[in-house]
Amino acid sequence: MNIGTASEKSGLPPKTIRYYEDIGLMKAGRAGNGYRDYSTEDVHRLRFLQRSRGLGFSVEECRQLLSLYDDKQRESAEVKAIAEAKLKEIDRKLAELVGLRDTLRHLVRHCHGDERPECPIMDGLAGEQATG
Amino acid sequence: MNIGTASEKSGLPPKTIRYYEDIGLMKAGRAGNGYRDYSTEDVHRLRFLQRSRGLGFSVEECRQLLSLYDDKQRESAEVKAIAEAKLKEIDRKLAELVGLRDTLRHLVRHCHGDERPECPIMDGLAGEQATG
DNA sequence: CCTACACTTTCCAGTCACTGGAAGGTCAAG
DNA sequence: CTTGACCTTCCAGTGACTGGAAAGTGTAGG
Repeated sequence: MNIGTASEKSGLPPKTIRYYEDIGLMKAGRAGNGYRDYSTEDVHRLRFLQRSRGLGFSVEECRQLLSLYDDKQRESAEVKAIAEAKLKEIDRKLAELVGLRDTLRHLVRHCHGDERPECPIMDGLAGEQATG
Repeated sequence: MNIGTASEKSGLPPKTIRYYEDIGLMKAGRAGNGYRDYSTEDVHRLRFLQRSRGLGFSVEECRQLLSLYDDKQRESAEVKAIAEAKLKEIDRKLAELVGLRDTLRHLVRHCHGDERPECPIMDGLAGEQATG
């Protein structure tokens, strides 16, 4: 399939897909006419990249995540270590996202824009501690 | 408090904090010596920025999120609309993050690097649909 | 007082991850 | 065989930092 179709199916712009190829993150095959050719599996990977990039993982981290699929021959221990580190990171991100949602929900419910001098949220905002 | 302390407490590098001031995202007061001076509330905002940036929200989106706190005088409807749109986005991100975690967990459990020809995950990987 | 050193300031250049646009090739429809 | 949507490469620009220079500040020790 051509890059346009892969773009639609993955949610990544063609420009970005080409860029990922440039930096060696995601290489596609080529058809006889020189066009890039994407398989269903390629689209899965692009989707995966689209997701993880959108969730704040760097390109290097995404490279590691992708390597979990691509380097099946590698040491089981190494692959598992990377995967488990990433799982921890994801759990941390999940907790942060839940915290952000709670903050915002609280805001919507209690600070309804009726010109109070101070919003009760400001005090407890993100007060979970930073360096902990 | 000085920028260094605010940096430690917020988790954002001083460079980034200054950059946020440059682009008008987060302005701090100044002490007599010309040093930036951060209040506890300022640190809360920085923490908030640190979180939301790390979760894939753009600076412009963060500006909107912050405006929910800063522009208490604004139309209640407008503030609520922004907040609710952001809440939806956060819920979407949460779902994606859960999906990513499940994919990775599945990988760790079922593809333990023992040189199988094909990983059973590849088929179901990110198969939730893209354009839906 | 001076020195040392960590911290701060501004400014300017560089990096990462795209993103837009030009100039040109490919392909299916009419 | 033209039109137009798609593809190619290449190069420049943007958003969000990030590093480093040059200079001011603050404090502890001599």
